[in-house]
Amino acid sequence: MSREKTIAKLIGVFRQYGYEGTTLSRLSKATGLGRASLYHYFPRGKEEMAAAVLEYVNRWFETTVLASLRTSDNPSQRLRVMCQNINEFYSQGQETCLLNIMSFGEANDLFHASIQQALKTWIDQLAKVLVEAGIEPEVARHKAEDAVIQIQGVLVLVRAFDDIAPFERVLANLPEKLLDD
Amino acid sequence: MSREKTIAKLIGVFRQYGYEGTTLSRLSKATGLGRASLYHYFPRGKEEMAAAVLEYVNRWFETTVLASLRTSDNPSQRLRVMCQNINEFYSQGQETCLLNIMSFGEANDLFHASIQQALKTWIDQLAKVLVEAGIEPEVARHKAEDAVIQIQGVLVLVRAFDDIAPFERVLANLPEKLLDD
DNA sequence: GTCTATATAGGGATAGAC
DNA sequence: GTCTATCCCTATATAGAC
Repeated sequence: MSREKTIAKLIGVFRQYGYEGTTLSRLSKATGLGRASLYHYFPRGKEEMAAAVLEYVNRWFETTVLASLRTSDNPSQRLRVMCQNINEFYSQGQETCLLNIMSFGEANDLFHASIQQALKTWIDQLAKVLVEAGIEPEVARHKAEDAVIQIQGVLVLVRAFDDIAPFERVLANLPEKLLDD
Repeated sequence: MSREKTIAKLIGVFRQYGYEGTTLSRLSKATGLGRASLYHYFPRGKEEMAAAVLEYVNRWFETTVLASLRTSDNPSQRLRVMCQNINEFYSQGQETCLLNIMSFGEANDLFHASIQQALKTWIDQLAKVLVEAGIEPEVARHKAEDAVIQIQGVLVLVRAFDDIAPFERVLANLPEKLLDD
């Protein structure tokens, strides 16, 4: 099994249990590999696996969600496509955001810079699209923040209520909310 | 030391590390009590401590934030006071929300009902105020959800950026956003 | 590359002295 | 009520066979 394939199988464990709740047993079970085999791919153990997962997910987010903000479509259309990709990225709201769960406890110490970077990039690129749409830079920045805030917040709600309806509603309203004033 | 005082000292540990990241060593250090002493107050151990913390925090939230929604002030004023209390409750955005961090992993299995109940109560009482303010019930419910979504979301952002500015901004705009349309 | 076996530390929990 | 001492289990990590 390749390292990449292994990482893909590790993601779900970190997303569900967080860094401290993720054990080598759970990782071993998820991959079908013994503990020692995991150390073959990730010599520095759990920390390296978490870092690899975070990097993998950030790259995946970049090439799907963020890429949709850089097409030649008009701003409105780009935002709509981004929302479609967000919907897929979070499996219709059923998946947690790794950036949220990794910002607690020990994981926060280890990956704070990486988490910050990922959210900053998202906001920056969103704001850029809004500026292109004719919105004042400062307002655009706030609106971009608000978009990320709403995504993060609604994922918490969905988890608590086992109901993806709020997620769908937020995503459906997001493009017009960002462009209207 | 009383059980109540002990619970108050346990809160910070669960808020920072989450359920699985919270160890008896950390709880012992935070309270100044030995492990065995903690078992005197909480015979069922960590699980009982987490449950006690969750209940304590929910009661605290109820008597500060939610109580401000039931005064004789007009709706607009009640929402403003709620935001002030939210600001205090989360220490100007510097404290995580226990409901978020406890909705992961094993803790989610144990406390899912309690978390759901707490968020539902918050949204219900908020929606009620908005209906009093003349907003259609269905719209009021969505707006109330949006308020909670924004609080939860902005707390994630604050943690990532070590910057409470977005928290202040969201809170400042919340009352008018809820009432305007 | 994957395994079994194992080392070492820390986890949660309990017994019993004071 | 708080402590020390201890139990058992699981955690991470490593060694070395295949």
